[in-house]
Amino acid sequence: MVTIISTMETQVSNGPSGTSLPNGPVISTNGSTDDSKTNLIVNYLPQNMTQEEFKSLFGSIGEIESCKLVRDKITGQSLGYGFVNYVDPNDADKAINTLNGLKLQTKTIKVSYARPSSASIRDANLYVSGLPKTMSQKDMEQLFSQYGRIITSRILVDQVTAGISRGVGFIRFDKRNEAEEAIKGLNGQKPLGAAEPITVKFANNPSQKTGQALLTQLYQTAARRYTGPLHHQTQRFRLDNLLNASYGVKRFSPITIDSMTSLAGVNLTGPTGAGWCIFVYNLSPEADESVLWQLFGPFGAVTNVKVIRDFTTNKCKGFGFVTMTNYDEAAMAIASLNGYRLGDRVLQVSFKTSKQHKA
DNA sequence: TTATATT
Repeated sequence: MVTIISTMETQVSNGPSGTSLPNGPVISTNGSTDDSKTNLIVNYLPQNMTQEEFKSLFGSIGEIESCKLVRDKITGQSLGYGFVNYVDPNDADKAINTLNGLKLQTKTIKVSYARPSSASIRDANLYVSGLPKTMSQKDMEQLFSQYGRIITSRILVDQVTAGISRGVGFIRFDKRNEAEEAIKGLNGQKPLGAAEPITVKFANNPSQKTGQALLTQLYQTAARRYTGPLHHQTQRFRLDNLLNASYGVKRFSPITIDSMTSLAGVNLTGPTGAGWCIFVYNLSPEADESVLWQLFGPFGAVTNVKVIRDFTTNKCKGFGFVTMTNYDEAAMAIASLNGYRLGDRVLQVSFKTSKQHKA
């Protein structure tokens, strides 16, 4: 049995349309707002990220005019993408520069300008199978690019065999008619040198799921909810892998979840409405909110982060706070990140206590 | 042998 653990993908950045204009909202002659330089689409969001977390993350960059995490109309499940419209085009640019590529849990988010919404860009996603195993993503893009502008392409790979192609992929075109032309031109055709013809068809659309698939999804969601926590040993193993994969920093002075749990009972502020507040000490003067999202995001639902800055210099005063929804995830984050070496600093991470609250 | 990008 083949397990799909990863894919390889090339991402085309959407540029804001039109020529560069002065900052601030641009009002066109017909009275509508031109949001091409302020409106962003965010893809590959973790499944469990909420609207609040989404807003908090992107609000750390600058003032948001509006934002929306897109959900399935029927199940209410996140579709893994959302939109953020900033007030200032400079903040949109800053969000792309600082948050694109951010690792949150198992995902690497993509932040890019949203194309103007229109019916012509919907259902432009193709499923391709029967690709030669030797065909790279670049090869596949080259083959399809004659039919239009490619927004994303992806070849599914099998990680247990170190990223060998499964011969299956996706191509998203800018326009649906480009996708239609690609089907006409390439379905059933042999790519040059290939032994077998490829199949090219429209990809399944998540909003067009069958009743059966919806039931399966609901069942799986419910089943996950009732699954107890993994054995500690397993959790640590997984977390270390996650961290080693995510960051180029070495673990320092690991402590166990059990020692944290005993510590946790005594001195806690406790869950205050939003969740569990975590105190992070020994951040560098240059630290910003994104580093806290990067550190804590992989452990679970983070609702808010805050870097405490000096009022006059605007430099970090060496500490910050992170709010996490679930106790278990917060405890795991603390257990793994306390003593963590970030650059040349060793972090001190703990639940926020009433004593620290006064200080 | 289909993962998720247009509110």
